[in-house]
Amino acid sequence: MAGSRLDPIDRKILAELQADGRMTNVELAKRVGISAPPCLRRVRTLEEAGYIRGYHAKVDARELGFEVQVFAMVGLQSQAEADLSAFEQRCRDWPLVRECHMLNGEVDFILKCVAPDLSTFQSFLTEQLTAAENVASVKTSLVIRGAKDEPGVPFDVLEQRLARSA
Amino acid sequence: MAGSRLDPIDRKILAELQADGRMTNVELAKRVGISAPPCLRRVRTLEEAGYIRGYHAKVDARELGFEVQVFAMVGLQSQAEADLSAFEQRCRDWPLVRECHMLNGEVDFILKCVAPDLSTFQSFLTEQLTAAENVASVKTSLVIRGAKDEPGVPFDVLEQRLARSA
DNA sequence: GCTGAAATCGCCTAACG
DNA sequence: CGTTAGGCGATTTCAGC
Repeated sequence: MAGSRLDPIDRKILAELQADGRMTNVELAKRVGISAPPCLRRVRTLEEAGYIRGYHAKVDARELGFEVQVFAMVGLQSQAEADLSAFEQRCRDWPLVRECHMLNGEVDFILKCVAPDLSTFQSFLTEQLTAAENVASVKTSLVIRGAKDEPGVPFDVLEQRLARSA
Repeated sequence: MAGSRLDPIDRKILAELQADGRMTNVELAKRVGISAPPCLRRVRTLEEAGYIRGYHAKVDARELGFEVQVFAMVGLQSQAEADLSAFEQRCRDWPLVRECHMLNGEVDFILKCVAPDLSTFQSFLTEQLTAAENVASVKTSLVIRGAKDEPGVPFDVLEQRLARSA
């Protein structure tokens, strides 16, 4: 299984940095039970190996003036690989689209979008997304309220799993 | 509008920390064009005002052994506020559920879930989610591949908007 | 009120055992 | 992986705009 190339200290490092990405290295070292220099070496290794894809401040979208969050389900006319890739590239170019995932089932993609207000989103929806080449159908759902928004993965589930298979 | 209580330097700070949450304060100060002490004070103020909700390392779920990502659309039997809140609380308690958003339209909630493998997710789906009180329907879609996953908000959209209204 | 400058303190990060 | 040590950043203090 992937993840077993990491020892318990590496996993603890990842869990701690997922919970607080701005923690100092000495604090991190203290928490994982080693001294600072090897801790920093591990962090660099984890970054270079791709386990850590970056560090980001989580900003409050609503407080910043992005009042609208929308999930959009998109169906395409052609599911040929070239057409799928072309649509994905468009999503990467649209700043209002924050996430784009290809799905199984009847709908082809789910998009998470954010916008300052409804009219901005509706302009994007009608003039860009629905109007884009190869787009067959778009169904949107407004987020009424957010109940949970945890970044990353549940490390405790991983630990339980590793303990069971040991 | 919210966001206009922030001056251009504050917005630049937020944008920079969203892009790189581990940037040192002196580097941040250099980028936004002020010296380090006032820059640090602004960051603390933004944190306390709730504009910054935290800092998180973005870990690679698949490389860590979480091979399965699923979006689940959940319909409830009762949409009374007490029942909505009860379901939201359940979602907060389930570690496999990373996000839970209440939606308008026919479906009540969308959940983003992550799991080490399909059987773990299916156990959760049948034994926990579908079996939970007040849950009327659950439709799940597996993520085949991810095309875009940008955290946060598009600051350039915000700046364009502010420039237009000035 | 704000910023910037200086000084102290603590952390980062090499090199070596 | 730990220890040491030198340089740099973080953070407080204080003065100036």
